[in-house]
Order: sequence, then C-alpha cells, then structure tokens
Amino acid sequence: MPALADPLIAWYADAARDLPWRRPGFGAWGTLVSEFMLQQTPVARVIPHLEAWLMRWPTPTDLAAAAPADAVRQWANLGYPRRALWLHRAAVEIRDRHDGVVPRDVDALLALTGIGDYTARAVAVFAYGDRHPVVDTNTRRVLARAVDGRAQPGAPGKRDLAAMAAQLPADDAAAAVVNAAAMELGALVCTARSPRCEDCPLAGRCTWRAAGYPDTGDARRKQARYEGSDRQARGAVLKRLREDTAHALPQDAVLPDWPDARQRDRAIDSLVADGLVEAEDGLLRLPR
DNA sequence: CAAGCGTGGAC
DNA sequence: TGTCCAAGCTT
Repeated sequence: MPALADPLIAWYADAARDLPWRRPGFGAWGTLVSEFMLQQTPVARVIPHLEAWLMRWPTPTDLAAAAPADAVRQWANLGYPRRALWLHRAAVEIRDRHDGVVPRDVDALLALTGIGDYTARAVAVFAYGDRHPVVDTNTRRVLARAVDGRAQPGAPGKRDLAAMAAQLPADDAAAAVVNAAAMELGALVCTARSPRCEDCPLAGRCTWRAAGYPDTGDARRKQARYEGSDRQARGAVLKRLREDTAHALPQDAVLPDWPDARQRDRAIDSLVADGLVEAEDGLLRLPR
C-alpha cells in the first residue's frame, strides 16, 4: 500500500465535506457539469449555480437542445464564460457521438470540448468508479509538500499523473477515495497560504515539514492585473449582453462610456472570435 | 509551452 | 488598499 493512502482514507472518512456532487446517485452528467463549473471557480460559488443548471437541463440532451446563448446567460457571473459555451458543445457531442450518455472512457472524455486531463479523470473516477489518478491544483500542492519537500508545486505536467498514480491503492473504490482525499486535504488543510499542519494526517511523514518548511521558490505564474485589463472589458461587454432583455444590441450601444474605446472594440472582436458573441447587421447578441 | 481567459472573497 | 487565490482548458 502506498505511503499516503491509509492516512488519507482515514482522515477523509471524518473530514470530508458534504458536497452535492458527493451524494450517492448524483450521476455522471451532474458530475460533469460540476467539474466544468469548478474549473477555477470556488466551491461555495458553484453550488447554487449547479443546482439551478441541473434543474433546467437534467440531461446532456436537454442542454444540447438549448441555444448556446441560454447556456451563457445561465452561467451568469461564474467567470470564464467560454466554459458555458464549451459545456454546451460537449453536450451536443455527447448527444451526437455517445447517444446522450456521458462517456466513461478517459480518451472519449478527453475528446469532448472543454475537457482536459483533470476533468476527464474526475468524471471517470468520481462518476464511474474507475481507477485513474486525478490531479488538480490541491493534489499538486499536497504531493509537492508531502513527497517532494517543496513549498509549492512546480510547473504542471504529465509527471503529476504518475506521481499520483504511485499513491493509489489497487482497489478501484479505495483509489477513488484517495484521489478525493488528496484534493480535500489540499482544499481544507494543506492550503496555499497558511497550511494547518497541526491538523494534517500526513504531518508525520511530510517531507516539507521534516525539512523545516523551506521556501523552495514558486514556479507558478503570477496573475496579471485585472483592473483596466482586456479581460475586464470582455467581462463588462458580456455582462451587458447577458442582461439585455431584447437579446440584441447595436454595437454602439454596448458600453458607450467605457474609458478606452479601442479596448472595448478589441474586447468585442475577441468575444466574436471566441464565439461568445455574434455580430450581424451592426447588432451584437449572444450566440444562437 | 507560456499566455490568456472572469469574478469575487479573504487577508 | 492591492495581492493572492480558486476542482483548468485551449492555443
């Protein structure tokens, strides 16, 4: 049995949060939607949106029948609205290529729009119970500290999957728990800013702790400033279009008072290039 | 592969 | 206040 598996399993049995996607019978579609929403958006903000989404579109086929615009509006302020578009495309692909059933095979999941290494394996493991390494930012941090003796993870790579695979027990169900437990530990205890090592089930075998918490540097990219950025302009344009009850606006009616008109126009162009906005006859609207 | 991509809460 | 951070993905 790998070194971290038993303490992680024991800790998780007691400390795991009661989250909607962990309820028995939540379903592969619910799991898939939750994972899309959780890509870079905190758990607490996701939960209400997830429940509303699944109420409106209980199956991939239901979402596939909707207009992309409805998905983007329903996404509301979750951020990174391309995910709404990608989730809609994935639903169409599931309807057309998989008879409306969320695939179980990792390669089939990876072939869906908006699904990468993390999400594909999260669905295969948490929805279907198969045995794969699931590696998110929390897991990467836990492994960096406990195994590698580093304060922060290095650049993400395929090595991360191998590192987690080495920690998985042979049994499918136990492996799924270890995957979930590593993520949960990173979210609740082995946190980025102030880790609570006194509460950590791995403290006794943590390489970083044993070394005296050295500052090993931080390979992570710094996040660009948001205030005044193109991203902010894109967000403002899309918010205006989401909230437009007529569902189509003349281009010169969108953010006429934005401080930087060139930036606003650049934002609109890039949203059109991304397929988040359609421009036709001088009107802007969400994609139909 | 490094950069670009939203939004809001915590400190 | 500004900075950091959050179950990543695509190009």
